[in-house]
Amino acid sequence: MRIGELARCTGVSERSLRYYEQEGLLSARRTPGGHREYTEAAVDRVRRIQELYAAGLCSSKIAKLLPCMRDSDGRPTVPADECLVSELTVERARIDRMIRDLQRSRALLDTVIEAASGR
Amino acid sequence: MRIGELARCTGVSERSLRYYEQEGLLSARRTPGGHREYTEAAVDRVRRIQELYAAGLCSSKIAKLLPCMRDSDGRPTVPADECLVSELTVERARIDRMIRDLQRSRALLDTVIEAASGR
DNA sequence: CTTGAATCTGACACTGGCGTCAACTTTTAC
DNA sequence: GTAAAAGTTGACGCCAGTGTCAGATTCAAG
Repeated sequence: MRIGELARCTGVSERSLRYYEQEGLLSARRTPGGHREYTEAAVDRVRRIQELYAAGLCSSKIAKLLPCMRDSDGRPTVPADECLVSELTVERARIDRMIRDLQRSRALLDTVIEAASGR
Repeated sequence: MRIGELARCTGVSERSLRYYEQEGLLSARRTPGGHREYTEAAVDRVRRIQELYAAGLCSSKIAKLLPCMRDSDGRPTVPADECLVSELTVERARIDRMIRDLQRSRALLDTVIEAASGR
């Protein structure tokens, strides 16, 4: 599959896909002419990348993390080393805080919405 | 209270506080010389602003939303108009999606952390 | 072979909240 | 009155993911 199709079926722009490659998050074989050729597994991988971006992880963290995750591709899964684990633990704590904050903000919005429309 | 003290007791930089004012999120009386003078209620308000920023709302949305929220200041609470309510409903849906995504990402991290340290 | 669609690389811009520096003024303390 | 501390405005920069454009090349189809 080439970049246009991957873009279409993940909803991620071609620009972003090239950026992911540049950041070491996504690889592709090349045709003799230099065009990128993706496997089916790329679709899942792109979705996962987006998910991690959405969780506020930066490219370099994602790059280190991805090889440790089971892939729909049959790639061997590398266990995370100690350093990475401690980084991920920090990230997890940050995500937990984010979730709590979001739940509080959601409640705030709810109050305002209810006050205006409910009664 | 002046800007330095407000910054200290909210943990928000002076730069940010001035920015909030510029964006219409925070107001202050001025001394004859032009220095900002904040009431006690500003502390709560700043915290709330940070919370809403953390939830991914942009300045303009927050500016419209704040007058509709009960304030520790005795300011009258304006009910949200129809347009704002629909905007807030959209934001709320976005926040809900974010929470779900974060929970999924958290689970991913958990799996990797566990796989490396647990066994 | 030709043509049009798709892709390539590289460069520049934007967003938006905030850091940071400069030059100046006000306030506070002695 | 003088100096230090705190405040003022304005401008520029950063981050990091992405949009977008230019100019060249490759691929697929007739």
